[in-house]
Parts: sequence; structure tokens; C-alpha cells
Amino acid sequence: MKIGKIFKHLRKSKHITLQEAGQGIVSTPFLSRFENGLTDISFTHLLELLNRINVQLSEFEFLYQRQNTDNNDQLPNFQRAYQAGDVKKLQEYLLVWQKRKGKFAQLQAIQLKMMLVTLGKGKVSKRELSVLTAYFQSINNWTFFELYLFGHAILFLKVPVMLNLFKELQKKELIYEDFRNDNFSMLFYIYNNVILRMLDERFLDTAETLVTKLEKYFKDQDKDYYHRTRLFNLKGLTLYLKGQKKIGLSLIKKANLITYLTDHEESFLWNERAYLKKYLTPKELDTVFDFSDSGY
Amino acid sequence: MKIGKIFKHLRKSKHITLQEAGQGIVSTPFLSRFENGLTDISFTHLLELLNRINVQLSEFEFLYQRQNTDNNDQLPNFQRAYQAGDVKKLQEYLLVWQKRKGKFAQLQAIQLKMMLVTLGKGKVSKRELSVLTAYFQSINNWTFFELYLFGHAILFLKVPVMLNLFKELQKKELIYEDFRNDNFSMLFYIYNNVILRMLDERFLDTAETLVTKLEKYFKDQDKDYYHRTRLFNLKGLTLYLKGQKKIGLSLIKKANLITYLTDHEESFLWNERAYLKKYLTPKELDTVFDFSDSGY
DNA sequence: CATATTTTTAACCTATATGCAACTTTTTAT
DNA sequence: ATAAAAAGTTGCATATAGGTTAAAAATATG
Repeated sequence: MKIGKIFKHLRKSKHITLQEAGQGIVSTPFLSRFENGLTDISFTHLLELLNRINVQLSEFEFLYQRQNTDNNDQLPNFQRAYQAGDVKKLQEYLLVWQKRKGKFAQLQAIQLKMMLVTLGKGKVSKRELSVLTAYFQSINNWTFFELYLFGHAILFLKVPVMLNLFKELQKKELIYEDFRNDNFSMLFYIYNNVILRMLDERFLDTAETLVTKLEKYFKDQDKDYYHRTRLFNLKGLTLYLKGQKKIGLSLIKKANLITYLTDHEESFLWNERAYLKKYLTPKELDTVFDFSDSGY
Repeated sequence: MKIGKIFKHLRKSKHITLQEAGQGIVSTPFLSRFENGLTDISFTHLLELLNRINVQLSEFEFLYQRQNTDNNDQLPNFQRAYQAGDVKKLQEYLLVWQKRKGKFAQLQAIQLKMMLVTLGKGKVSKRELSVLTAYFQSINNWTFFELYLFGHAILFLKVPVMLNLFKELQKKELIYEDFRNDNFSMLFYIYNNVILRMLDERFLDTAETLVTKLEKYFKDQDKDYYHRTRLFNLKGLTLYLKGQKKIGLSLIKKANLITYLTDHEESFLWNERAYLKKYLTPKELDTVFDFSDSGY
């Protein structure tokens, strides 16, 4: 309940008086009590007040979340532990969520299990996968929560089921057109995983359609060099597998070159190389990772 | 006051009943009334409810803002008109804000004037600049609003004044360490403008210090290819002007090459070239924009 | 189609968000 | 240093957010 305190801090740092801040929105005495944690405030009034002192809700939220470390904001915690490969922590989270009841608790638990499997621990049962599938099929408005869940589920679902769900997602995805960065990254991650899966199963035409779809996204996204680069890579591999080896390899090399030039952490290119081993000949592999002719 | 409606939409699309959604937070009848716009809701309760249905506040805010087009959300409107070079629209905004009173209205008006000057229309008086300076000096907690304002003011302020304010900003900037994308872009934009201004005025050491500072930022920001690329460019120009011509040109060329490889809109490189004309010889200019040896 | 579940509405009630006036504290000015 | 002004706080009044119960209306389910 430190909301008021944060607001007070922001207001004071901009040298705005209670009167100025509240004028026409709430009374001075009330604002004072709110700032000192003696009363709650309505959402509408808070929005108006933030607008008055020129603070974005996202900024306010950021400061708010930062103070509530003990908070119920599960996703970031999951993500952190998962990206760090912290199996132990993920197992702890799993125990917590398995104890809780309700639909979402179950989904969270399954998500944690999938993460653990990816890290080489435990397994996911068929029943759990069908719970997942049923859930996705029932949802007609995907938010970050579902995107995140689906992103992890791609490798576990059977191809036709997965593709079917993905088609559902595509129908709704217009919502995310100019969405904030978080969700776009997640959406790209999903596309990336789906395309790789398609290539692996040799559904080459489907993969190509998806690549084309992604390309449209980037017409107006000039500055998103990273995702553009990854897309070169996806397109290259797709064309390569479809028989257009020369142009395919050229695109893959281009992606690698950009990655190399931007000084992306070395292990990233190693992983790329390890992955491409599955498809390319050793000679081709050497070519697409040879940057000596670039001058850098 | 469509907040409730949005919540209802999200809840229904996830097939959650009022009872499930409200359980332990608010009563079912109340939630119903809220969803149908018959009553307001406290900020805390809304946060809890959103968490219950697994929707991020940022997602909710996005949907909310999208519906309120007539809203008081000035910044995005400004930005859109400015980036589109829409002088007429900016002049309309200016008239609106000049009529309003209060400190912020005045600042908004000055900001619009600066935008117009950059686009070649109108001018900013000395008195207005001193109002700006006074404001910046008084603020000890910069939010997006101030960052945005300062970003546009850099070209108008006298160097010592500008540098002084910038130093103040640097002291506070830790707040933005892992800030959401919007603000980081703005912060980079400011650094970029300050460094270019420093180079222009031949404060080469200051420029170099700032470049070094920015480099630290990108140690953990592997995936931000775009800003990394821009940084190569800044560093290159700085080193070039400091006499390390060879390594400087090499960095500038690298930045241009990445920009070229990622298919960034053509006009971007033209602008770069036009800008560099001020510093480089025609021969050097040709070299750093020659990508024929890259193979693409 | 009928039945079960969910949602809405209503009436009345309580808790609390918010306003107003008087008060205390802090800042500013002389 | 002291008065004047501005900013912030407290006590009390009131509007409204929110609860309880129950019944009607709408939706889902079989």
C-alpha cells in the first residue's frame, strides 16, 4: 500500500503542491491522506493525477513493482530463474504452485514443469498436455500470459495440435500490432519456435508462409535490427531446405555477419552453429561462419 | 469510464466467471456493477483483479488508451505529428496549449515551438529558454516528460547550461537502469544529441567520456543491435576527430555496413552521409559508404 | 426442450473514499 | 527575527465504493 508514497515522491520532486496536483480532481486534504497511506484511491482519479504531474502509468507501475519484491508478480520471477537455468528455484516454485488450487495454478505448474524438462529435469504427462491444449482452445483473447505459456509449449505439443492453436493465435494477433516491446518479443519468439519446428518436421511450405508473414511486420519496424537479423536467418534456412541453397546460405551468412559485427555475446553464435549442424554440410557451415572477407 | 468494459472483455475471453474473478477481492454484484460502468473501483482492487485474471497492467493500459482517442495523452500525439513533419498540426496544438494556463501548459507550448523551429518554422525567445532552464534545474526526478523535453531542448540551450543540466540528469539516471524500452530509447536519443553537439563544439574529451559511459550500458544489452550500431558510429566520429582517423573511420564504416545489411530505410543512410559531410573528406566519405567488398 | 449456472438487478447496509472548514507546520518576505 | 503567506494536516460530515441477501433475467448445458 505504498502507492501514495510513490506519488508523493514524484510530485515533490517536480515541486508541485498538493493544491496544484489535485485541482479539479480531488481535494487537497484527501490527496494528503492518500499520499500518507491513510486511504486508498480510485483508479480513475489516480490516472488523472498522474496525467496532471506528467508521469506515465508505466513509469508509476515500474516504481511500484520495484518496491513490492514480495509481490504476486510471478512471471518475471519464473523468467529470471529459467533464463539463469536455476533448476532448484524452479522446483521450489513448482511445489508452491502445486499446492495451490484453481485453473491458473494448474497452468502455472505445468509451465514450470515444461521449463524444467527443457533444462533436463522431470517430465510432463500426457494428461497435463491435454489440459494445456484444452485451455488454449478455450481462450479467444491471448494476453502475455497465454503467449508465454504457448511459447514454452511449442516443443511439447503434437504438430497438428500446435499448428491448429497457432492458427487461432494468428487470427487474434492484430491486437499486438503496435504493442509494447515485451509482447512483441514474445510473439516473435513464438513465431521463431514454430518455424523451426516446422522446418524440423519438413513442413517447408508452412514455414515459408510464416516467414513471409513476419516480413510484413518489419516493413515499418526499421530500427528493430535484432529481430530483422533473426528473420534473415529463418528465411535463409527455409529457402535452403526448399532447395534454394545458394540464396539460403547467403541469408544465413548475412545474419551471422550482423550478429558478429554487433559484438553479440560469443556463445550466441556457437549455439547457432551447433543448431545449424543438423542441416548444413561441414563445408557450408564453415562458409556461413567465416567473416574474414568482411574486413572485421 | 470504459475501464469496466475492458475488464469484462478480458475476463470473458478467458472464460472466468465473476465469482472466480472477484473471489476474496470484491463481491460478485459489485464486480458486475463495475464492469457495466455503474461504479468506480479502487486502484488496489483493480490491480488484484488483473493479477487474478493474468493480465498485465501494461496490457490493460494499452487497451484503455486505445479506446480513449480524445484523451489527454498529449505526448504520443505530439510525437506523431512531429515525426511526420506535420507543421500544421503542431501549430494547432500550439494554439491549444498557449490558451491554457499553468506551468506545464507553458512548457508544452515551448516544446511545440522547439519542434516547429526544428522543422523550419517560427522561433523560440530567450525568455522561453530561460523558463526551460529554470524548470530543468528545479526538477530532481526526471520522468519521461522531462527526458522528452530535454531531448528537444539540447540544440537550443547554450553549451555550458546544457552540459550542466545533463550532468544533473546523469546523477539521477540510475532510475532508468532497467527501465522499459520507451524511456531507454529516449535516454539514448539524448546522449546521442549531446555527444553530437559536443563534437560540433569540439569538446572532444567530454564526448569521449560520454561514449565510454554509454558503452557500459550495452554490456548486458546484447540484443539491442540498433543502439549498439549507433554507438559504433558515435565512437567512430569521436575517435576520428581526436586524430585516430583510421580506427575511427573503421567504426563508422562498420555502423554503416550493419545499417545497410539490415535493410534500414534508405533515407537513413543518406541523412548519415549528409551529416558526415561536415567532418569527413569526400574520399573518406566514399570509403565508409562503400559496401561492395562485403559481398552484399 | 428443460434445467443448471451465471449474470444482473434490487434493496438495504457498512466501510471508506472524498469534501469542507479549521488548524498546524513550513516557507517566504521584509 | 517576526509577520504574512503558502503548504500540509486533522476532525468531522457526506457521498460513494463495496457487502449481503435474494430474486429475476440471461446463458449455458444436457
